[in-house]
Amino acid sequence: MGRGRVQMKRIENPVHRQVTFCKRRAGLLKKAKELSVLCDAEIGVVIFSAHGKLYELATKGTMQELIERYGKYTGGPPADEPMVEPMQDAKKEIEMLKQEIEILQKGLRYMFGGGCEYMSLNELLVLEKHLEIWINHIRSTKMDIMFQEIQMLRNKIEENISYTDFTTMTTNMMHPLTIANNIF
Amino acid sequence: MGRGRVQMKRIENPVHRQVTFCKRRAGLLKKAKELSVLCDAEIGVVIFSAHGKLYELATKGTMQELIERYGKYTGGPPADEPMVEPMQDAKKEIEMLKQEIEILQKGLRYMFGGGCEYMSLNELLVLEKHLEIWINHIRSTKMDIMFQEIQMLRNKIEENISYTDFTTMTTNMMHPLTIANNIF
DNA sequence: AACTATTTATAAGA
DNA sequence: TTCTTATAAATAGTT
Repeated sequence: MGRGRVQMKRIENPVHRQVTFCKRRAGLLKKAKELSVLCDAEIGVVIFSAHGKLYELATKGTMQELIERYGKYTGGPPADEPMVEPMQDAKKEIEMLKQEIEILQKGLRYMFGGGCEYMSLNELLVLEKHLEIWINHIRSTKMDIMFQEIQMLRNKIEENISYTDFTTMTTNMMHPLTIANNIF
Repeated sequence: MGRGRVQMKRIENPVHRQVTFCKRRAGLLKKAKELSVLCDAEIGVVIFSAHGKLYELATKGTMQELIERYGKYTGGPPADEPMVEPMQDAKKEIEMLKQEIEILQKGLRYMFGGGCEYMSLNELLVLEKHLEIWINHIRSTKMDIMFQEIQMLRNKIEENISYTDFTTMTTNMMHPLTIANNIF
């Protein structure tokens, strides 16, 4: 459209190129507006010139809204590099947790059903770990209770000492934890 | 450009509108490509039809890259928004799963009469015994599985032995349980 | 989808 | 840049 055919390749003459850029840019944006109005479409156009200057058009709402709509349409997570890694990590963690739940559920059935359900070696190992942690928790609770018991008994004895003259008692006292360690 | 002027307003006839949309959409995208090639510009076009269908063009790299460049140019970091939401979703799911695990663990504990925080020393001792029995049960099941595995492997080897003349093999064989006991 | 009469866009020149 | 104008392209209406 003009006085001569145009080769579909980069225009080498910079002046010529700049003029054509101005003209055709205006034409493109006009066409985009027209299409939007005539056919009730939402259109966004982004143009970066060779020198990096931005020209844009959004026919309905803002460009940001259009970009969000685009993101949703293309399937939510646009392949953003900063997102991919923590996202994959999170997905992995979710998988792990789901697997753990599976195992725990199996473990419950295993106990209720008297161990007749099949569990794989790996699942048994995970269940065993859970139980070991639990046992350790129980043992530490046991320890706390005994420690308190011992302290209480000592307090009672001290009350009695105030009546009797039994001063050597304190030197023979063991730390409660030492006593507990000797028991377990 | 056609046999009659066109009013710059929405075309009411749906068939007419659809045809025009197709033609002008193709034209717009062609113009965008041409401008990009002739003037060395990076151009993105996004078209949502009235019915919500997406048509797009990115003349260099991907639309995502263009959107990121746009985001940088306009100053704001829009790269955050598409990341934050699915990330928070994932974190929520992780929280949910962890809670579910908590519940399952509690469920396991209730089998033995409640959590150990409010249990007496005696009750804790009983619980510990139960758990030890359970762990032993699991370990023995683990053992069985490994025993079977070992037997299966031996059978495979024996099949091979029927071809070779390797009679001393059986005398050196350990009982699988012995092997297992050496492992654990 | 293909055809054409027109309109529109724009290349080159001023 | 902007205006002009010859001409190439796009496309509205038709088949």
